[in-house]
Amino acid sequence: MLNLLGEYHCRIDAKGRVSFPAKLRKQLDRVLHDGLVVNRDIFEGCLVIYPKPEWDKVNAEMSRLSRYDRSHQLFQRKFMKGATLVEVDGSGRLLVPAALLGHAGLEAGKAGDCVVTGLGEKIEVWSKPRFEQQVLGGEDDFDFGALAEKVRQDIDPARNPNDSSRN
Amino acid sequence: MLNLLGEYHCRIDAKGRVSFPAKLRKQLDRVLHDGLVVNRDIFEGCLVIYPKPEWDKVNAEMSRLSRYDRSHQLFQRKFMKGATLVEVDGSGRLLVPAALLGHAGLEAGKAGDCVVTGLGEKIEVWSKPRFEQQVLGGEDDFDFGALAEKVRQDIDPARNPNDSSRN
DNA sequence: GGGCTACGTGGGAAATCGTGGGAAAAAGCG
DNA sequence: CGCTTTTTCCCACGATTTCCCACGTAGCCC
Repeated sequence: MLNLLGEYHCRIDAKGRVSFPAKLRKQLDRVLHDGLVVNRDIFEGCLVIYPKPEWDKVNAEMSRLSRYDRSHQLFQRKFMKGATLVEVDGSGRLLVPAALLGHAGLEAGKAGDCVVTGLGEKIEVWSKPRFEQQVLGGEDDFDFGALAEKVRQDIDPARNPNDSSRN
Repeated sequence: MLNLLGEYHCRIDAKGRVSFPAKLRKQLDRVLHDGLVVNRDIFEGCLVIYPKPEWDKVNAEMSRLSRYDRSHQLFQRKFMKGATLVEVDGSGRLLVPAALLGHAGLEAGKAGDCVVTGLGEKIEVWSKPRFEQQVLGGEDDFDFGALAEKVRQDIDPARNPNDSSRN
């Protein structure tokens, strides 16, 4: 299983190329030649990068959706829209489509600073100011303890399987 | 398995020709010479493009409908009306029938901007304004979490097979 | 501490892509 | 049957993209 780690900050140049940290490249080693899939994050104003094999899992789940169910189609569209296969160029950079840059608060055609973080099976890309505000900042009024408790219950194996009594 | 990806902004010219992005053409590579089937989306004001092999699957599903059930016939008629086999021309453009353009909010005989997105096994074509409103916009009041949960239950392998008690 | 390797950054040239227009063929009409 | 209109096909130019090379810097090893 992939276990991507680390927080790197790097630059996007005027052509929309993200210098992809060499240390992340090394972690990806085996899967990098298959390419990466970049997409907008569903909840936050940042980008998500999946190694292709990881995205294939997502795609396999999507293919089980019904063509004739409106909510399924809506879900698929909201989730997959904009997802793009990208490859690292000869100098180890990713060319991120201009349409996606906007979602991360990065102006296309203008160089800027960004933060790239490994998160297990995926990678997130933030604009530097947003990362500092939304991820690093706001820690004071944010009840991390309560969130942790909720998540703990959600992923507890003793409670989860076939448990549809929730909601 | 087909895994169409990417979001592309392109133009329809005055003749109703959609410039089909080269990157999508490359992804279709193997199936492009069989042609594509354009159709109205069932639920939304956009167009759907299926590679011919994918359309064949749709067709197979349709053939399971009953000839003697009026609602089945009605559904089939609604769904399939307007579906058209199209091919890309020498400069990589699709000639979309004028009757279908209207359904996507694109005026025939007038140039306009549109968005073409790969969605796994199919491709959607939106007019630019509609795409921004319906697909990109409305993220704030849109409860993606709830939708995801519903869909998750629908396709949950532990619940799904032969389970017709839902709905 | 010095040299070397590797990484990040920028820019430029070549190939490719998109767009428009026009000519030829087909279809429709008088 | 010939003329007009529509459609289809093809070519060419401008813009964009992609690939590649070269330089400055930083980190690492000896």
